[in-house]
Amino acid sequence: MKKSKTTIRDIAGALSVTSSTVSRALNNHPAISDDTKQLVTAMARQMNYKPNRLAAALRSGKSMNIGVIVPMVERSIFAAIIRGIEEVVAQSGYGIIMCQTYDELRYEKRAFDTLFRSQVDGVIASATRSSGNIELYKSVIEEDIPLILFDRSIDELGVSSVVVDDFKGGYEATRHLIEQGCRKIVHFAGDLDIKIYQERLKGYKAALAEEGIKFEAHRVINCPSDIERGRKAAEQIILDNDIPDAIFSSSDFAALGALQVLKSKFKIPEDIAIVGFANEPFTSFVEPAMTTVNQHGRDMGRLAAKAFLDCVANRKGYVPRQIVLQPELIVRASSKKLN
Amino acid sequence: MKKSKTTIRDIAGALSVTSSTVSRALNNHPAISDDTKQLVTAMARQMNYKPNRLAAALRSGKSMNIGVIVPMVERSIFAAIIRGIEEVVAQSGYGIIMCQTYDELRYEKRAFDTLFRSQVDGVIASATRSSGNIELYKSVIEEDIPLILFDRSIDELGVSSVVVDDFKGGYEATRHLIEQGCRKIVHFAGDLDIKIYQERLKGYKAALAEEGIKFEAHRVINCPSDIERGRKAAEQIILDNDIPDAIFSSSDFAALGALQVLKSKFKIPEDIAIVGFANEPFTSFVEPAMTTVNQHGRDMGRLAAKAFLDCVANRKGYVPRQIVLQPELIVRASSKKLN
DNA sequence: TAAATTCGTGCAATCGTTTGCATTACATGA
DNA sequence: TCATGTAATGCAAACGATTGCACGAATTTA
Repeated sequence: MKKSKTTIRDIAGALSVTSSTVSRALNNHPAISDDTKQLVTAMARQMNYKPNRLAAALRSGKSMNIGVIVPMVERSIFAAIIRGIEEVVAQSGYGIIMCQTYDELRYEKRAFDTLFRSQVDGVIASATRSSGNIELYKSVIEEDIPLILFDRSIDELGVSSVVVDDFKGGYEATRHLIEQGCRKIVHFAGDLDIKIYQERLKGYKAALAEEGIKFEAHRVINCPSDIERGRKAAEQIILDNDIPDAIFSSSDFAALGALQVLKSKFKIPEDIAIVGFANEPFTSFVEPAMTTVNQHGRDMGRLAAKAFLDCVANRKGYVPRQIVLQPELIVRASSKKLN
Repeated sequence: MKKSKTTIRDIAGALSVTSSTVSRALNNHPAISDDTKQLVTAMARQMNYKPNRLAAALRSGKSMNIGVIVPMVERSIFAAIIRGIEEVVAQSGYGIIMCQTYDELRYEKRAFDTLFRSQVDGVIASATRSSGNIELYKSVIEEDIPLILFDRSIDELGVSSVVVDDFKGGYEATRHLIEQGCRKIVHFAGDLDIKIYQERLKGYKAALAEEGIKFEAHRVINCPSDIERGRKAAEQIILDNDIPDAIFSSSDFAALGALQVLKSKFKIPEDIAIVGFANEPFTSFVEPAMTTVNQHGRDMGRLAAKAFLDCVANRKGYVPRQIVLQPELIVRASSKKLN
């Protein structure tokens, strides 16, 4: 039994009306009488009608799908963001086409390709490293579809964004360490091509400055968000024989690597306190539990989604806005020297 | 500059040919001369032509998108699977529309809705609990589009699937514990509505039987994949005062919860050995590192994707196949009583 | 040299909906 | 009674690409 999918014309035929009427009835158009609507929906159900969104999308220009681009879904912050987005847009009938960039430009390109070809009605994205991809994002703007950035924004674009205050996050994390009596604080800096990592570094510097602690460049170690790199960095610290009394890592993963290496030789937090960033779930159950910074992923997602909906609602009159969430320092055992 | 998107007709006009020719040239149709193809592609680039997949999809019946349904992306196994799928299908030009079910039927329904309306060319899914949703999956089959199941299959459907041998996983994990000298082995069973958890339990029983250890029903504790529930279960064990010498948990999360609670009162693994299931990343860095079962998520994804491609390649002659991957026991400190 | 192929394109229908612009049938007001 | 208004529906043209069929020209075959 071939599936000759039922179309609105089939329904129209069965009811002796036109497909226009069926279409309007199905879309709850005001000009259609309630009686007709009843009949149509009933018949649609009976004939097991499934609307063809493609056709509708082609004609109306709205695919009712939005693209979401994240570095990678296994990072809990992004999973949380996706969930937040989904929660909100699903209400308005949008589906999500999700793409991962794995932080590589070629995948980012492919992502945009996929999205464009699917004619998404909007893109909610977290940019990868900030070079070379601006053109990609500009192309979205040229397509004249809403673009919302989250987590990692690109200021030059002047589009709406939802980010967390990374400067403040870095500042508070560092300040907390200072309050615990730390003076020789190492910072694991992320990829400084990416703005969020620059900001965290700035926050670190600002906190030091505020407390009159001299900033020492050699205490800033380049260390991507990766357990192994964190281990390497920690090993280097040990070799250097200039043992710090704290580490503020720009990522939980690097912090974890360092923790693993250092805990065998030092007491954490007594000898060396450690603070991470991102509130990955594992931070709460490593040993000792790790102090970190919560970025409110789910909220970020929700807000980004709302910004998107706003944007489509008042297309012309929409004014881009930058939403900045306050990070939340979660203090756990890995950094508590006092009390 | 309004963006009146360039269509193949525009290209055709500029080149004084018809849109048919342009279409064929762009699709590398054999009947078009190489010269023409060159001209067309050049002009397409020059005019910044972006194909409208919707239109193509509508006409050709192929959206070049496939739907992927997972319980939730933050579970690393699913993130890995998605990545595996993506790797393979991207090669053939497919995009992925990803939906999460959060293990709830209503979201599963919504997922199918989203996918159908987007006219996906196939669905690769992991089913939620096995009741109530069969109809959903049947509806996919009725639509006559390829359906591939992974991780959690539904045998009645008779479609292709890629799963890991959960029975064997349970068996090997338990056998390993027995080899370490354990006799009183508790099993944290997952939701027994879901087949994979049934299988893990069966494997557990089989290993016990093989070694002549009596199966005791009270040693099977219902415990969903959740840290908190694992803690609860462990607390109950302590209260019950019938301390086991090992726990085989059907999930890493529950195992972790138990580990957290038990390590304060018992020596792990000496007093109580612990084995989890799924090889979540955290298992390797909790303390002590946790023995677990690797499910080869990325491979599962790849294989599922290949099955899908096979299925579209020989539509009529395709014979569904069940692929069963061998799980891999990863032995770590949490279960090594010997040597 | 005529007939038969082959090659490269054009024509026009089609995919399933949406939607601007009639059109019809009444009801209302003057 | 006639113009006007309104509510409900029909007509037909899009949307942008694909594709079966036809066709003229060039090439090969007999």
